Amino acid sequence: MARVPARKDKATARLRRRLRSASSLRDVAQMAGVSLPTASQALNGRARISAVTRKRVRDAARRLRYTPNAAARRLKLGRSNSVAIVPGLNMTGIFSDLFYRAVLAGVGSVFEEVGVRMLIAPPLRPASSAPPFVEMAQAREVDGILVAGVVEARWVRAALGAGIPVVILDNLVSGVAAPAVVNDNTGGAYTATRHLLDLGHTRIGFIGAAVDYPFGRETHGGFAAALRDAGVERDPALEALIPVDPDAAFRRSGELLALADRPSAIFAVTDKQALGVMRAAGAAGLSIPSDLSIVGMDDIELAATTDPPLTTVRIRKDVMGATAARILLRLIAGERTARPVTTVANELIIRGTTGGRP
Amino acid sequence: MARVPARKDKATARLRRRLRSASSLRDVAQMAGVSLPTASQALNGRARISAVTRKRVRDAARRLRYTPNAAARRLKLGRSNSVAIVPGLNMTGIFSDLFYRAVLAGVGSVFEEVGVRMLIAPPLRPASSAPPFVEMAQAREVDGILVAGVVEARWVRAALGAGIPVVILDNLVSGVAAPAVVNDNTGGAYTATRHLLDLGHTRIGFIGAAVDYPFGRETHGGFAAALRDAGVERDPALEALIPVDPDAAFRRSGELLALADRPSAIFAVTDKQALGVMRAAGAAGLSIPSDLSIVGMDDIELAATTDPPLTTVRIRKDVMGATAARILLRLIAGERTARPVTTVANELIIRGTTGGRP
DNA sequence: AATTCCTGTCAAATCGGTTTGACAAATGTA
DNA sequence: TACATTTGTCAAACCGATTTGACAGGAATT
Repeated sequence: MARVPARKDKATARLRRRLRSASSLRDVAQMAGVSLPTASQALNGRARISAVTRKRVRDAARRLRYTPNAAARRLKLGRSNSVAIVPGLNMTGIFSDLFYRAVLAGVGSVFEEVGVRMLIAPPLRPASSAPPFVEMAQAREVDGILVAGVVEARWVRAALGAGIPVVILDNLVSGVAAPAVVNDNTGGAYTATRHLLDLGHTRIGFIGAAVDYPFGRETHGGFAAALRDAGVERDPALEALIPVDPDAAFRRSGELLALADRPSAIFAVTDKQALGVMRAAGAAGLSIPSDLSIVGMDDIELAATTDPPLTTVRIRKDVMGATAARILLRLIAGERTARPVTTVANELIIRGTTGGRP
Repeated sequence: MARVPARKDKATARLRRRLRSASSLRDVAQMAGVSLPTASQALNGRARISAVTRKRVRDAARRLRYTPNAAARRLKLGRSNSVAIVPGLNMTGIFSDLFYRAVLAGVGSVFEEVGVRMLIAPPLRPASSAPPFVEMAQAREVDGILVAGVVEARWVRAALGAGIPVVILDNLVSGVAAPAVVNDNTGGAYTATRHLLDLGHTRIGFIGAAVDYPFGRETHGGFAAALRDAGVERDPALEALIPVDPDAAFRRSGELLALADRPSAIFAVTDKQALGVMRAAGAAGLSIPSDLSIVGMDDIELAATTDPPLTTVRIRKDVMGATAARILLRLIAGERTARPVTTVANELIIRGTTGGRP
């Protein structure tokens, strides 16, 4: 008697579930006339199940449109089969463009291939309390975390402390055991500058970024190294370290072009800045590339359709993203041999804005 | 005796977990000296728990850095507290720009506020087998699904059949019980055209999209309606229905501008096309807006920084996204009163490319 | 015929929580 | 003092899977 209400509850629960039309493994087992574990093993192929039973179970599963409940499987298996993608502190508002492409192209393709889900974590904000991705780690909501951009070391440590691996994309965080994947900014700037030098330019303007953070420092370093290696002396008057936006680049490069001994070529460390430089050249009545050569860096979509199309150093965001994703997968699988920093090389895309010295 | 091995297993399992440094509710209860359900209720506040016990449990939880296991909670509660974001068939490769902004700004802000996770589903591809989001629905991996763009009705039906609500963003799918949120393309085109008419233009060129899909039809309809309402006769020679890309717009608008009685204004249904029109104007030696007024539609980031800055009809993608997210949340909460289609109004942004008739 | 070895299936335990209902202790009422 | 109420805690059931180990029954071996 005591079991009757329980039975009844169970029955009504089942009915309710059927109405919501989600079939559980129990339903499959029942339809196939076997027990629940047998059904499980028949579908997963872990034990000695006879061919006829297996077929019966598979047919029942198909007929009921059975799909294993994700939460139940995760709980039992201890893995969530998903990773968090975290936009770093430097990501403007929502995801910045670089990140967007890297993540959704490169990262996405790798994770999709192996069936790992990607959770978009809320973008980081400077805050004293732990960002959501730390909680995700502690709740074992994800198996791994991919942070793109700037992130505080203590939060990375908190996530690692929960036993969840972290990979950092497009940034370096010192003092944490999280591998990083970065662009070779130094090499890219070197390549761009070298290209201009090879064309015969010696007065080369530099539209760079503030050197108080890595990107600015590295690109400036690459630029300087290329000049040094070529035996060309640097002229501080031709170097502008300014905010990364087209308007600032427009104004500042306009000043460079107004100099008595103006540069015959300009390297801008971002394509956005290069667009500003192109506008400044137009405003100064200079034609590209015959009067002024311009090289950008990034290879944004627009670069191919400017007039003339922009010569630039392509940052291979998809490769960066895919590399980071693969490293994270290896860490999740238990490997502990990841290199601390992986640098992705750039690619010079020669289009129409560069030519021989006038 | 029979229980001894079980006890031992339990103990080693606990030890292993502690080594991986994830503490469960059982650990918290033990440290607080209460039973497991008491600990649960103390933390969730569902039952009459004395203040001292509650404090003891809370302290223990804090000391152990306890975070409830996400999978366990989901399994028990039957909700995953997460939604899938699905890039539709028309999303180019990865997410197209419109979608990207709408989703990550508007959609994201709403879901973040209520603590709902966003899963990025793999982009849809034409295929005979069910796309991943259907499986997610059947596995109850998500509580709701937000599809952005084109999607086959049968897959939407499959997801709905699993009892998971679906909202469609930026597209209309007939014959399914999924609410849609779309831009008011007709009204936007009307507004843009009306703006030009108000400035005194009567020969207005139309750079539109193919009318065999909704966006093209609707924008053309809005354009035509504005002319009709103003009593201006349409001239088929001034209307170009072409692919949505800057180069096609450049070429085609160049032809319009070469006509003997060329238009004094052009409405391009996308900003990308408007950029092409601006280039064509420059190539034809026409100055903007004195010789030619131009209106675009979308308000892409670049629109504010062209020379002169582009007058355009802003598609409020963030509002679209937020609206879709809120509708989905209501459906998840069990409400069944959603309007089939929600249209989001546009906003005319008057910048520098429009002026009175020359 | 007795013994050993497979084979195929299933009962029970487990993952980590939440929730219901029972029960004991403390308090209030008659 | 006897009884009704309230209060605080916990045992047990449950969510939906996976996995271990036990147990029949049939085949192979001695």
